[in-house]
Amino acid sequence: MTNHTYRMEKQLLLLGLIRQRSRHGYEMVDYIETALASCVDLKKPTAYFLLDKMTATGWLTQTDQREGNRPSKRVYELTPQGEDEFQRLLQENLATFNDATFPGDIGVIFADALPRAEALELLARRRAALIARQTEVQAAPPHPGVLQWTVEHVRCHLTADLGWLDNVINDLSKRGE
Amino acid sequence: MTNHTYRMEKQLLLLGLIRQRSRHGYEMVDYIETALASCVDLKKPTAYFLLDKMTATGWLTQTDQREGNRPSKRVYELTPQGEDEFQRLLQENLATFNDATFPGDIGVIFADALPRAEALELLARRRAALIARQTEVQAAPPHPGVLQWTVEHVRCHLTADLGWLDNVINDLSKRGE
DNA sequence: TTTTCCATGTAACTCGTTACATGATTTC
DNA sequence: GAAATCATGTAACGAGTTACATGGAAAA
Repeated sequence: MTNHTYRMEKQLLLLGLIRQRSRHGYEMVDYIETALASCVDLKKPTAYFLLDKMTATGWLTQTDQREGNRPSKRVYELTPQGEDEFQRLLQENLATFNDATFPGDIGVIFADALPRAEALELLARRRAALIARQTEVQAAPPHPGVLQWTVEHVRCHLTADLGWLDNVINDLSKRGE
Repeated sequence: MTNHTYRMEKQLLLLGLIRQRSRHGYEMVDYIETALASCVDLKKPTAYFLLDKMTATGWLTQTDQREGNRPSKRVYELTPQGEDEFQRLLQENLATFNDATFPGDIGVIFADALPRAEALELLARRRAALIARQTEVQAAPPHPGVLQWTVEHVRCHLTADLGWLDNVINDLSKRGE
């Protein structure tokens, strides 16, 4: 019964946003890409597809609204079944721990295939990108309410990652001395 | 020219393993699933597909070997072009920083849709899963050579994640007091 | 003797993306 | 008048998975 795809998270997110107040697709995608990019990566076609699907399933209702002369919006609201599904997905999401994978480790594994100086220079570039991301996060204005948690999450993982990377760089530069 | 898909990592990994010594598909998939699961998630059909593709592209050569009465193995070796491609992919991988996404944060964002006690209980389950993973990593026998870095990476991210999660649980339980 | 392991593969499917199409409206 | 923004969608493709098929050999 439980549908263990990563699509779950995206559905949960859309349902949750609509649950807060009725919204239309464009608005949600925009919000997600700016404020929630650290949580999920949800593109327009996926969003529209999921909204259509969830409407067909009976979790959402559509209403076309046109304000002034703007293009008409397709505004969504939660049905009782939608609320049930939201609760189910929320419970599962809260109780589940997702562990990450680290594709960047593959390069580290084979680093000794390169001259040490070159490997260290490339890792220095990786480090610079990490730092850039870190200052970007640090510079971001404080997010309202619970959203601050997501910022905090990114921040703490970047710190951990930097510590690990510095260890790797250190070990590599000291090897064979 | 640069092909920015996540398939890159998988190709780099296969090329790197074959570069160390000639290997066959089954062997590599087995090794990846046991020793390198924290880096990439590579399933059999994907591996066989990529090995075929890279052979067709001219990065690998195949040789069928049969030891004793065992089913014959398709053993791969790197061509000069394969070595070039390996170098290219390795350089790109080492210089690139991948930031993670946290789908588990979505639940946290909507946690106040649940009675606080229930939310806390669900997060406690998530925490338990994290701890279980942590002890599993701690209990693992020391990995040889550079592989220890990947273990260390997982370990340090689990620690960071636990710290963050405890903060969330703490904040949530203290709210409105 | 049945199950597990070794070893390779294929077909169908799901998920998600990119790139495109449409059209009005506001801003430069 | 051109470009960016608001708003919705489709078609084609890419990546990867599950489930299946095959067949021999070793272990239980």
